[in-house]
Amino acid sequence: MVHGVMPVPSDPTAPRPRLTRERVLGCALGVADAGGIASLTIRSLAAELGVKPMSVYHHVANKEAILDGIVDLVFAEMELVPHHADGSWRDQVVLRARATRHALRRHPWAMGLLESRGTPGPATLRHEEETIRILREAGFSVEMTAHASALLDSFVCGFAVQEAARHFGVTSTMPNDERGDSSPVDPETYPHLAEMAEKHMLRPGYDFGEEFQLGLDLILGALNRAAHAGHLPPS
Amino acid sequence: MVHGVMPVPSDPTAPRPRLTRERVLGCALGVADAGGIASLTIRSLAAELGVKPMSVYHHVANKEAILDGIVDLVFAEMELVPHHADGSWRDQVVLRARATRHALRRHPWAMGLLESRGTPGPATLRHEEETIRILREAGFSVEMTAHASALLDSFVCGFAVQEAARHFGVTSTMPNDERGDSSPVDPETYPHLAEMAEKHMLRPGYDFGEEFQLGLDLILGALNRAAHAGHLPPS
DNA sequence: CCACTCTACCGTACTAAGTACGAGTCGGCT
DNA sequence: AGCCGACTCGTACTTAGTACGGTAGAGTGG
Repeated sequence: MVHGVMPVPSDPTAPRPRLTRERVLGCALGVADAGGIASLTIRSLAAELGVKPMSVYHHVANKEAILDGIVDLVFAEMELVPHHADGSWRDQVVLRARATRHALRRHPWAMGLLESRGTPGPATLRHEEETIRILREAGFSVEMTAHASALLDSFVCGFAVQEAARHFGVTSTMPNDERGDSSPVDPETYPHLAEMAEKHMLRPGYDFGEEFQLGLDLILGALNRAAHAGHLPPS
Repeated sequence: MVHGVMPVPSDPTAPRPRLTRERVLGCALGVADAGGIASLTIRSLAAELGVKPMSVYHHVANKEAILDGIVDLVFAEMELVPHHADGSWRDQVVLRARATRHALRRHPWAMGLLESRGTPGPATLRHEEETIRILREAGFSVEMTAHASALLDSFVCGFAVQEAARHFGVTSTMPNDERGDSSPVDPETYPHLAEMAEKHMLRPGYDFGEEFQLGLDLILGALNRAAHAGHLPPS
């Protein structure tokens, strides 16, 4: 044998460029995206990396650390938008909100993990810092910034949850043309839900995602008004 | 022996009143609340029920069904508020939003489960039906109802996520009086976040929960205005 | 050039958890 | 009495996390 060390070197140049924490976390994110968070196991991850399970433990403490890591990777993904410091605060908030939503859409499991993780990673903190910075530098008071960021974060996170859990009820495209009585949404039991589904969602051009911009605009308009009034008016 | 069947009948009246699906799910909810969703295993559940693991499988198909079941139980908990059909639509929405938030606060793991569950249970559907009913009967158009419910649900869900994942950064009450450089929030790196923490949160009387009513009021005010205008104005 | 050692990787094996399979148990009904 | 169906459980297989110790190869000082 000329270089008889690697068992089956399909490519002489190392097909395994060495394991690092970054490679482990990046691959973990890929596995979670591909097959859902439940499919991310130490063994599946190791297989994807081309190593044996116990090898990953030299780069992460345990699976919890991996979950913390990929959640922070998702937040890091949100930072890739240009800062656009020249735009108005509304434009800046909209840009960040869109980036956040898109990242959470690419990784629907991320919101589900947030609850279990106690300590946020650096990217997560930078994300919060940035939101607060935009509002503060726009002239919002400390209190108003707290209210605004809580409201905006809640909306963006909640929207992501809705999108992740989105279920399409009613008969929809399912080929049960003969009265599916076990249909998810029974018009008898849930008349308004059925009406909403029939007359609005389920329509050819309907896209739930458009509700994001609508809701965001409404919140921003109200925040703008509240900021000018110096408080949060009752109506 | 008088009734020599039960091996160790510490109490002659059956200490195990028979297993039912309701008892299984109710107990599962209790276990999840007590020790977190991760502590809910078939074995821990069986132990709590006073039976052997395999016994629960005669009342639920598998663990997935248990998770579906307790999520629906949480939604069922939200229905316990009086309907107050005589109040204004705003009052009705506020009442329901508060009930939703409180239920999600009692069961912080619920939001994390939503993502994985594809098919909503009956209580979940009733919950959505009720929200839509309130808005429709208040005179909202179908489109406007869709926008409003998406916005409201997003806010309430998102707020619940924030509360569940709430972390208290900065040095706070931790006794690291000698420059905790590994402190969760470093004022050098996150100046605005640190300012926000120091000057607003972390204050004696601060309660993040109050942001809920504030945000809800702001959204409702904006919805009210948008409904009167017949559309969603840009500001 | 040779130990010595540190780093990265891996083999083995233990534990916990989900659950398939089939057997035992018990109350009621024919 | 004998059968039946609903309920419970014992056993055991499988997957997953990971503790523990081994090993190989790259340095490093003598």
